[in-house]
Amino acid sequence: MPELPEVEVVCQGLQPHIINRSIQDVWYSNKPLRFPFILQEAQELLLSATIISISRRAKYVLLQTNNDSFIVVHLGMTGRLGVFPAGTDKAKHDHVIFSLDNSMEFRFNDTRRFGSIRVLKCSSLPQLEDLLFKDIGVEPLEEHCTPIYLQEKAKRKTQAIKNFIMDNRIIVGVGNIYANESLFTAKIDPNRAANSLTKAEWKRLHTTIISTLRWAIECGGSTISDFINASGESGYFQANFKVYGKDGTECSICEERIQKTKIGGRATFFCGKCQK
DNA sequence: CAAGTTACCTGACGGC
DNA sequence: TGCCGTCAGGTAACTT
Repeated sequence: MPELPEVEVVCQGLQPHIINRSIQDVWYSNKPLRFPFILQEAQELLLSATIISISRRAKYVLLQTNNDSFIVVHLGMTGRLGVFPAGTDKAKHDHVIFSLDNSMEFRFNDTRRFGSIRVLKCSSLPQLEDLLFKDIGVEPLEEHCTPIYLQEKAKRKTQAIKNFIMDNRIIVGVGNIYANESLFTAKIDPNRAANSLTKAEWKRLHTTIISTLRWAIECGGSTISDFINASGESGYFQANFKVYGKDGTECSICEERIQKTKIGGRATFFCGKCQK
């Protein structure tokens, strides 16, 4: 599920439940995740530490503690974070559980284990940025992300525009769904070479990426209020998909049928008439 | 350097 | 009922 909007919503939903809570215990399933999780290290850094902030960078959830540590979570394809009363039966793919000081447990669950949890000694967000995120691109919802920036980065790129906007060294947070949706709304053919877009097209695409992500955050945010026992139900933005998973149905703008193809091995949906 | 492919995992689904 | 192939919203590490 998780692209930028989902991660943002997860952060917002978790916030009231874990801020100012201290960690009393850490449990690990011992199943390998994308990166090794060293239980002993996590315990050394986190036992009795208090979580003081939660934020998002790209598709990472960042939890800062009052003793210069960070818990950095990536949800991969199937990762979930949730808060449960202590003693709640473990779910099938629970991998890391933090016991909090209010008889609640903060849990990471991940069926496919493409996600990760890392615990690092690090005293500030800028330092963490240096450590982990030096080579990743701009946040689409922040100032640095402009049509000019994107066009400049695309100058020598002949790859499909869809792959380009999903490349997190360029711009973060845009996964397969929102790449499809943004390109549809911008009326740009996902197969176009990245360096073939005009200035006007970059402006359109930039705008639709932002509006699509914002809209999705609002949809998610409005439906997920309770993270207790809910472990990150996905929001209702799916109801607003215009092309993703809609192959064979009528385009919402013209009467053409939405087509499905593959770009970079990923399912790609588009209207052959609207998107040029 | 850019671009394309593979690998990591589990589970759902459709065809037979 | 089960077996098999295909597919899934991510991304890092390969190869070409």
